[in-house]
Amino acid sequence: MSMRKMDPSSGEVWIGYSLKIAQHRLRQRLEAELAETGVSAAQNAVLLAIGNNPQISNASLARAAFVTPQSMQGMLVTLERDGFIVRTPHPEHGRIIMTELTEKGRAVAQAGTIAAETVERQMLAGLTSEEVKLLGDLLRRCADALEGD
Amino acid sequence: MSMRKMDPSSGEVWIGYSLKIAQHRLRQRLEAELAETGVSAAQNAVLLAIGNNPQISNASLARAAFVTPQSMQGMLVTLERDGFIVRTPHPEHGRIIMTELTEKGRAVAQAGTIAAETVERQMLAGLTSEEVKLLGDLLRRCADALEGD
DNA sequence: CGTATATCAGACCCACTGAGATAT
DNA sequence: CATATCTCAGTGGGTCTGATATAC
Repeated sequence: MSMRKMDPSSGEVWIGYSLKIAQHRLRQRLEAELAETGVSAAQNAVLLAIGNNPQISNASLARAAFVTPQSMQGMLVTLERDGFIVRTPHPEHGRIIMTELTEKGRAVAQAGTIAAETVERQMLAGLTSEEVKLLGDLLRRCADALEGD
Repeated sequence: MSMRKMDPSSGEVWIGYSLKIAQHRLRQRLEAELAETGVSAAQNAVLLAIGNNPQISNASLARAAFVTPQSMQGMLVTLERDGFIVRTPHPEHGRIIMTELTEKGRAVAQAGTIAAETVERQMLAGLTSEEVKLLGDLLRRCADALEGD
């Protein structure tokens, strides 16, 4: 049974669909690459963010990822349970919990960086460096245009 | 507590991150727009696909969305439970189940089309039509480059 | 027999809302 | 008091793997 494509409109372009598919495939490829490490693509992103921002709080991580603190909390609980991070209370600032990578977490983050680079390189293989730059610029402008919730 | 950004690398561009954020915000905006209809962004995409491909099978829908038949099956069960679609066995082709929109499903799909167009228009508001075309082209080339699983 | 389809069962991730406790 | 943080509890969507039954 053939179909015209998932694209809901016949004539229009529907960037949103292309965006969804590109991101969907990128995630699938990255998860395949990360299979050995035992972390998902989303977990890997959080580990990399923590690696680059030691002692970051849950609330800050949530803001950076544009999700609720509760959602990020769930991810951190899992990552701590599995030994990728440790969370210690801030010595002077009562409520804040500082998150840091364990040795295991650092190793996975390093592998995850390589995996992310590998997949990204594959995705961009057919583009010139000018086009890559342009794509990044366009995507950021799109995201900015949607900022106002 | 400030942070340098979720972007894991300092120097590089990391298109994957921009891609994720743009798609994430697009979905959030669309779900806000769809709130009245009672369907999620993903469910809306499936309804639009069915509307444009009447009597489509579960397997075909799954292929179009690049997910497993089991994943799509779960979505169809929910959509049928909620009265958006009906599924009837193919009269001559034993195993195949034909999926179609109900009246309710058609109404939601219509509203969903408008919602998707609204959000897409907002996202692309700051781009020229040339840039929109270019963005679509670049995204499709990125998706194609990731095809080989 | 081999391929395609549908479906059930189980698991997990990840996002949300709501509510509450604590610290500045 | 107001604001920010962390946390618990519940819900639901969406994806996967594995196994099974049926049809072509």
